[in-house]
Amino acid sequence: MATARRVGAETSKTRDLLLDCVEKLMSEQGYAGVTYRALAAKAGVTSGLVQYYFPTLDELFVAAIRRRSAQNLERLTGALKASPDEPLRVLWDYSRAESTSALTTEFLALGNHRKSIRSEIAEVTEQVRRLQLRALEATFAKKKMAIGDLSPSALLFVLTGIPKLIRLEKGVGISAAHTEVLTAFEHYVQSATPSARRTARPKRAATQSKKRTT
Amino acid sequence: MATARRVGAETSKTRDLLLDCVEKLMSEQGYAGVTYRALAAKAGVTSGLVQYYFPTLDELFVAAIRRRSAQNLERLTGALKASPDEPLRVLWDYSRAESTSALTTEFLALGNHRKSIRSEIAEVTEQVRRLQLRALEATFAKKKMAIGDLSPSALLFVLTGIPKLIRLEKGVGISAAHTEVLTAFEHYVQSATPSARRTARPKRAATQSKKRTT
DNA sequence: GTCTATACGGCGATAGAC
DNA sequence: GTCTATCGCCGTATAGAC
Repeated sequence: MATARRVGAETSKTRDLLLDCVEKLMSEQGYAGVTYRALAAKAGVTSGLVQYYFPTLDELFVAAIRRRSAQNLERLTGALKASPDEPLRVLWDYSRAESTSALTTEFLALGNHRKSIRSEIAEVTEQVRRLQLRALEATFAKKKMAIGDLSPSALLFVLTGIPKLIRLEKGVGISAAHTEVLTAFEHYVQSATPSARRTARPKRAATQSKKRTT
Repeated sequence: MATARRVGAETSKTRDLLLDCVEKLMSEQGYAGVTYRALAAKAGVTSGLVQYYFPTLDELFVAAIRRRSAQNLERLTGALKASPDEPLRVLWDYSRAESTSALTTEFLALGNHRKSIRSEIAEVTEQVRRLQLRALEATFAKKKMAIGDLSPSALLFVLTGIPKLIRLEKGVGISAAHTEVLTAFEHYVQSATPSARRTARPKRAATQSKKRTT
């Protein structure tokens, strides 16, 4: 085997710019819209330079997943800390949020079609899930919880999965039953929230810290 | 404008063979694995011939969706007719079945990335949904049903969506909470089934008719 | 109506020059 | 760090043989 291929440094400003453009392209056109040439055009560089930082498209996607997941994890942790008594509310809002959901769902679909990305998306998903489950169990102990006697982990799966499914269907133009499902779960979350603030909830403050993992 | 492009007849045996191979390729490698050249190799013909029947890949996918959906609809209709008193059971089993789920989920992902296919997959999905909802409402009337006071259409969404979600996650190697969710819903379906046969259910007979829409 | 041959531009990826 | 040249595979289009 010959000398290893040269790769750009992870601290590069260009690299970070490229990852920004990757997210934009994915949001606009899905992962299939992410090509070396399209990305290069969007960032105003040559496609050769893109390949200098990301030798294969898989490495590009993995880098994008890693950066975005770190931000999501940070945001979730902060939100859970800010409202430690109502994890259900936090988890539900988090799962519904555009900033989480759009790219996460796209990544999930991507993982289903790119072998080398599977382990990456599986890992970050399970990491988030563990954090969520710990928060849920801390408050609700081991007891069963409303919605059809679901265990905490089962409830967690349904609660975080529903928004993903809705996004997937919306992506092809299906809208039937979506608002009904959403309001039903909204009511459930509302009713399971501590009585301290049972009245109409104020608009949540932006818990999103714009920090980057440079 | 010149003379219209010539296209193979829908009654062609070759065409049907090609669609069989499309399903195989999609199951094995996802929709990204479906290329003219790969499909031609699998079917033992030239890629030019594939294009004779399907001028663009989008038309190929639409044809595959249409054929498979017709079969699914037929199978679902038959199962509902065979057990008109327990639609919940039928819907749950139908949604979990490999033959439905694998390709349907793949089609959903496909629709999210191919504009021209969206309307097709949305249409057949909503058609199935209407049929399912009618069956559900016929038995349960308008009353709310167990699982967190969900309306029939909301319950339907959750019940049929959960298996899709699980399949999507399994596709990337995630398995956490899956069996728990599955058994929880299984118990719910079991409990909501008429008392006539509350005991352990016999293995369901193969309701799948192998008929084709030639 | 069925099928083959050939060509074109865009793609991911590699090797190497500046 | 940056960029060019090149390769083989892709979808697609077209002209024409049986």
